Amino acid sequence: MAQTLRDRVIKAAVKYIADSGPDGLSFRQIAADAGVSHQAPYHHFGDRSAIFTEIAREGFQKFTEVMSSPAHRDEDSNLAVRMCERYVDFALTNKGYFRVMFRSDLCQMDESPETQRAADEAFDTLLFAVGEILGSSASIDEIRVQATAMWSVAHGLATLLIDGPLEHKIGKVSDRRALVRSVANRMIDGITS
Amino acid sequence: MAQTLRDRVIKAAVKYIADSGPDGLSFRQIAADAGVSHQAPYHHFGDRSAIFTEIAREGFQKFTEVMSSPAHRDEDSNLAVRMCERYVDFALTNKGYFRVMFRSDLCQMDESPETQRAADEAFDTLLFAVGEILGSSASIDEIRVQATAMWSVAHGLATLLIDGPLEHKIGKVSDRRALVRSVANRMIDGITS
DNA sequence: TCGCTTGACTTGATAGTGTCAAGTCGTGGC
DNA sequence: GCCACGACTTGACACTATCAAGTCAAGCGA
Repeated sequence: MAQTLRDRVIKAAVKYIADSGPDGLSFRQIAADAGVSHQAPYHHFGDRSAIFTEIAREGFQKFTEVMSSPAHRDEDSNLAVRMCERYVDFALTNKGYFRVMFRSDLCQMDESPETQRAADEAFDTLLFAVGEILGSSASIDEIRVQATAMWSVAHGLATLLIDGPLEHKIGKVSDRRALVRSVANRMIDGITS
Repeated sequence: MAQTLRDRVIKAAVKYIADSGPDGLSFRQIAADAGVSHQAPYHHFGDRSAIFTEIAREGFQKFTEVMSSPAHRDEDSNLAVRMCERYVDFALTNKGYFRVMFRSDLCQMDESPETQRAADEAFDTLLFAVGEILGSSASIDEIRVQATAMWSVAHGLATLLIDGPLEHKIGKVSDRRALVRSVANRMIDGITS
């Protein structure tokens, strides 16, 4: 069935960002590719930054879905490790979204309550998961610090793998997933002990 | 004494990136601010991406200096924690460099062996420090995984603080440095145990 | 001193960009 | 039949990077 122009524009933008990053993204090019006039996309998104804000919103929504979906019981690894793995997996399979979600210079959260809410929800999902891992004895502050710690590990790994020199450095590590798991394991030992 | 135009251009670019990110950076604006023609900067940097590559090179060089400088003996915290603190400190006080260093889409490492070498040196500094922390019994592979883990934590924290929503989320945490330390501590417990 | 190169620029032109402002055009409701 | 409205188009503007061709002073060998 027919996709709306709005959907097509977003899809093309996400694809471009995944391939080449957000910097060189051209509205005019996307419009031309879609076979519409250069101004058509602006009817759906007020200006350039609005599309990034919308992509971020969708990204956080997807992210929340992925992170809060129930785990398979037969997975053997620890819950926290699985969270890290999912985070990195999400980032790598959704580069186009991920590259935008955490760029406050690109998308103006303060002008989009929806995106702000989606981001809040994503963080709450993390908080909730960490709370479950730590158990009921942990204080709110404790949970917050631990969530930040977990978030940092996963986020650092993801960004270094996507845009950083990590892949170049550890090129010899044949199995990327194994690296993520071993790094996460080491971290989590520290967190949950 | 008189700074060269090249130096002035880099300085202006780094300042701009620190304030507003790399995206909107305009060579023409920088040239105008420096009181030279719009084409003058291109005499020193072949094209737009070349200046980013050069900024990254200087950034990695500064980074290596900071990370490899001898620690004050009177610092009470653990060596690994101090490394994390330095990393985040470096990122926050050198936003203009940091925002570019880990953006493989901006600076073309493959066309600049100097930048590549500076990045390699930076990573080697990390490897060396982790090797020292772990002691002589650790295998190379072990060190590599631990270094990646430490790098991820520090890098994740730094990027989340600079461009991400972390500041907004944990706004209530009054002392940022304390947060870094407590997060790092938790991590490091896992690493070195 | 003459001629020549070379580095550090300037000037001019071109294609591509986001964005403002004004159209057009078909569909739905009254 | 009319009108409003959403979804576009057309045209213009200022701004951008980049190519190509100048200028112009400093340095240098003959």
